[in-house]
Amino acid sequence: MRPLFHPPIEAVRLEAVLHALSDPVRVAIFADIAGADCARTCSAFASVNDRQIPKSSLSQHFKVLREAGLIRSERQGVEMHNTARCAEMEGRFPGLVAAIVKAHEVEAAGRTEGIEGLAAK
Amino acid sequence: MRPLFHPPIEAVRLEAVLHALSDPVRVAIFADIAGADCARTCSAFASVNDRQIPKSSLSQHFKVLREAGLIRSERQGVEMHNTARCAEMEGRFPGLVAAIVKAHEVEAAGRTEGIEGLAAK
DNA sequence: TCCCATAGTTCGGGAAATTGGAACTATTGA
DNA sequence: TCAATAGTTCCAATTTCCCGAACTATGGGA
Repeated sequence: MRPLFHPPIEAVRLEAVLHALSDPVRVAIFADIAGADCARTCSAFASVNDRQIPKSSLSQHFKVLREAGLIRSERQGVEMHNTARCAEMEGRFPGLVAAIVKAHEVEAAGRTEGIEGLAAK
Repeated sequence: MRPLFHPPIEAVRLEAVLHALSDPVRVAIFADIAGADCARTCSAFASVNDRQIPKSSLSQHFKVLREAGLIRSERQGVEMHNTARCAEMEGRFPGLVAAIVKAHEVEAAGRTEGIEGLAAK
């Protein structure tokens, strides 16, 4: 297994970041990792937004996030510890990650309201 | 020709916005429109980043930006006037569009430096 | 040491999205 | 009415995405 590739922060491309986060499963994963105070494993996301994600797909999703420069993945025994590279990203593209994570929360909140609104009928 | 569809601002999806702007041609187009003080036509972008864009592709790109909620397109005689929906987007996802446009500028500046650095050798 | 379980990666083929040339539509002006 | 201009739609070739199956790596036991 080739060692995981992490781009140096100055090589991070906006295009790759936006592409990585333009997938609903990946933003959800990233928002969770970015909001967590400790590293998260891949298998922690076997289900995202009440949907089962096959592990081959999960692996791909983590690869996309990693190669976009959004997360750092380190093997810790049998599992993988993933952390967000928020501080570095903030240096490269100020405000970007924060705005996206916030936007993701806005949308999630809107969805919950929708459900409540529906349930209230 | 069916009338152009513009999503109401509250229906705008983060996923669609990020996907729309994850293409180098589309961010460049959007950044230009967002920075312009008057409407821009599609044909103004026959070439983007020194690359020729066929008009069928351009038409698709504008459609993606429009359906993501990022721009408004209105026919004005024989041409199409495109304007950015920045204020509305700011209300829906505060700071998002501004951070992306800024990040795009950061990258463009980095590229220019690179060229200058190369030329200086 | 050998085997098993766990965590993730890689491979490969079918499905879906993107690209761009050619043909088409809409609007204006002569 | 005809020609010119500005975009759109169609479609086929290419590319990318998704996920099941097979594989690799690490850490325990027996």
